[in-house]
Amino acid sequence: MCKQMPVIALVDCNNFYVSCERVFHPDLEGKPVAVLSNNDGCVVARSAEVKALGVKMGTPAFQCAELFARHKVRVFSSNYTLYGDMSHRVMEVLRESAPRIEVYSIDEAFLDLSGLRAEPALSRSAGIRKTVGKWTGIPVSIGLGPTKTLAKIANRLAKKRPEWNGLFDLTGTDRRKAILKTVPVKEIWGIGPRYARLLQDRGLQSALDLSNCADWWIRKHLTITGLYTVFELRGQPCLDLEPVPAPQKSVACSRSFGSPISELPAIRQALCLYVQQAAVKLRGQGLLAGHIQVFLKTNSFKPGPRHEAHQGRPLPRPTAFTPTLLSKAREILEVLYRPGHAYQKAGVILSELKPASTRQLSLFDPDQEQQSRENKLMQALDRLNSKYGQDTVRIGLTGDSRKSWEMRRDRLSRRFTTAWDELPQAG
DNA sequence: TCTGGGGTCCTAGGACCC
DNA sequence: TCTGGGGTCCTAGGACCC
Repeated sequence: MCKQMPVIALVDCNNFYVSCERVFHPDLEGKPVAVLSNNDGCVVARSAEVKALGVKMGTPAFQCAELFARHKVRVFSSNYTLYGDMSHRVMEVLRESAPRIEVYSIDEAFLDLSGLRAEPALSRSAGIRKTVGKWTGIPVSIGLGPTKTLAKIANRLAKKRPEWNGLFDLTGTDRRKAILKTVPVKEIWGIGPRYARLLQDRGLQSALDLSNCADWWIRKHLTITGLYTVFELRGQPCLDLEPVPAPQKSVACSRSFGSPISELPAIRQALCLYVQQAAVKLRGQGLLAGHIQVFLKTNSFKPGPRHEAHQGRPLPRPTAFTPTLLSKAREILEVLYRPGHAYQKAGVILSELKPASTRQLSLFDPDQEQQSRENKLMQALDRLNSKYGQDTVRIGLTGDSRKSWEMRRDRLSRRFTTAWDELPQAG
């Protein structure tokens, strides 16, 4: 008996951030809406109406200002607290809909629909769309395929024509070739702009062309991951569904400054805040870091002296203790900083992570008592900040008013679904 | 003048993703 | 005036060892 062909569904929320905003502003249905990245830098989500205006993903916000004004586009700063919570709701519904699911990103999940004999996968997917819409208010599209890569392609197609009702099926082999011929290589999951250009220069235009390419050439120019993509296009699964997320390998916090900074004390202050936020994330996941890296850069879009530098240091022992991380970070910053540059961005990356619970505790370790004091202190700090709002208690930072380097979030919506709703209204 | 070969570990850089 | 942030994986090349 031959093995049953797997059926993978990719469920993807339509214009997710825009849809989240619309759930709480029903009057925005059918109106043009855009959501900006952190720092109000670029457009990261567009309603269908904004896409129709020709605004591309990632366009700098200032380049769209006039167009947005002219078409009365409602613009929001990104509100990740809201989106994270809405994402959680969607994923809970999906978990009820399939025996195995992989949450792939804030707005996407792979579902394993193999062997669900009772209902054909396509009609089941129609049911899932309906349920998610009814329970969360978020519209989704679903693509089906025998591999993740084909499910991704099917999902893109599902969004292409309204008459397909947000569903597309690439599980069957009969029309697959004809369809892959219409898919440009740059739209394949795993093929970014560099590889797309390389392929096009070789005369490979479509997903079908790529799937027909010689394995050795792909292996040589697109590495082993590119070869997996090609196998998956041919219907041969290489990328497993991963219901349990792999442990995270790094935790980072970086920001562009609201305006460029040249003076060391101001940069130090910004970096301190980033370190504290990274440390909060670290502890929130019950992790310790064994390595810290700091970076600093000027704006590469601007003329003038450029400087970009990063440097890492091992930590004497794995830790999530903010003061230890702060002093190491400051130490590195002193080395990286050069006077006379208008810095635009800084950040910290914590890596070599391990769970706090498995760290060796020796009974006679003289450090142990101190470590236990450190843990208690950090627990108290995290409790205060989670109860009274992030950054109620900061280490080594004065709490005075908004700094020049703090990011712009001028068009933030309210945090409808979570507590501590102290933030400004949408503008 | 001649100047191996193979293994491991580490890092920087380049590609990708959402 | 104004161009995000947070991740992952792979490879090449250097250092080091026997």
